[in-house]
Amino acid sequence: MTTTAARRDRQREQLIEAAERAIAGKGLAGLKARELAQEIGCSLGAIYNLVADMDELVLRVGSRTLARLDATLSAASPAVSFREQATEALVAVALAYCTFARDNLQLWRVLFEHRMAEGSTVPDWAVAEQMTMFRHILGPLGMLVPDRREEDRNLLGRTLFSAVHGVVAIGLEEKLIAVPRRELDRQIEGLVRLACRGLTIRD
Amino acid sequence: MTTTAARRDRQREQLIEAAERAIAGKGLAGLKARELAQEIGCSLGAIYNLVADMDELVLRVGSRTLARLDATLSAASPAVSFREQATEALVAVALAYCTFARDNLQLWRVLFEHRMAEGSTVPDWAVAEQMTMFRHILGPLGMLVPDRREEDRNLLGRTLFSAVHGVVAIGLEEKLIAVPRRELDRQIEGLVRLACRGLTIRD
DNA sequence: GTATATTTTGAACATCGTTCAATGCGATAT
DNA sequence: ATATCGCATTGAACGATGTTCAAAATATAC
Repeated sequence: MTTTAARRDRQREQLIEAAERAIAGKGLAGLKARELAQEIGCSLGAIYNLVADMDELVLRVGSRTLARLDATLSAASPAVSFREQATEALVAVALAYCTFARDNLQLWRVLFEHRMAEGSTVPDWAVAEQMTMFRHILGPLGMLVPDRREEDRNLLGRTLFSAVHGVVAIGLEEKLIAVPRRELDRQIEGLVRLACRGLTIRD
Repeated sequence: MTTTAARRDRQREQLIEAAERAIAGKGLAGLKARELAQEIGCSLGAIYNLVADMDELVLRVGSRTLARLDATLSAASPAVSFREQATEALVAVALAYCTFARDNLQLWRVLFEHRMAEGSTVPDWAVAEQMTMFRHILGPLGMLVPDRREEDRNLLGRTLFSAVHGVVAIGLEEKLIAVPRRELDRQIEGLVRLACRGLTIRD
């Protein structure tokens, strides 16, 4: 027999997946409690037995998105054993980030655009998860500038990630004129190579 | 005598200013039609004589924000007559952008996070206005790399702006752990100098 | 098998943006 | 000055929305 707790867990999973499909298809504004209830076959109120509120649901969808992003970047990042390979690895990660954002535009946007309802704050586990994004840069960066202090490298990795993120975010923004895919890829690669070159030149 | 059209224009201005205050104070989610009506002393329905819908109101607030941003960046950008000054000018503009974002956090966010209601698209005048942001970079950039083709410089300017924007956006994001002001300024300056150095080195 | 605890339900509530028939008002003609 | 007409203004009503909670249904314990 399936205990109620187990079924609730199963239904919560269904709920999150339904929410993910809704966001991917119609954006964050297309996420409606009543539609989700109908899709997973439960009453409207039952949603609040699975999840505290819509904010938590969005955060859980974001958690899944982050996990997929993490896997994508890991797969794209080759092993680095020479200093010369570090630049190539960073380029590969940056391009993979851009591709992921393109292919998961609505879900990726939610990671940054979603705001908690007034009075609520982002829970610690969600903050911690977001930090994992910087991780993929620190490996190659350690090979590229091994002499720098670790704290400096952490900040540098965050900055490098943020810079690429900005180029992707504005490049995919239709409020500005969107940049064609080819051009965007070239700009990203150029930016990363520029930064890597600047970092390895003796000062 | 004040004709009705003139009064409507005056009231529309009041409406936009009230909306600006509301967003600056409580964020985009704190923008309520009923509160605005009360604040400017008109009925709820009258708002729709001044503005087509809330989206237009947000766009008009964004227009004002962009104008102030534009003025801020212009004031921060020194005249450039030597190649060496180009880097300093770009650093100054980038730091001014960061300061503006900090001081106008909610209004600045709306420029990028706002999405039109389903079925509507951003009007052309709003798209054109957003493009003005790249302008401040092209001047110094022309001095820094005068031999490049203009189209390349345009793309490069957009990329450089986007990179700095990304560092500011993620640096001010509380969903990640916000970077202290000092550190953020240093990272931005470092990034711009890195890029400028990479651009001026012979290849 | 009955009693108790727990879960599920969906109607009701509070807020939104938006609409529109009714009202008010200013301009114009007589 | 008065009547008439056109347009602006009004705010109650509408349709969505997320959220709540007393009641009903169901599971669990004895």
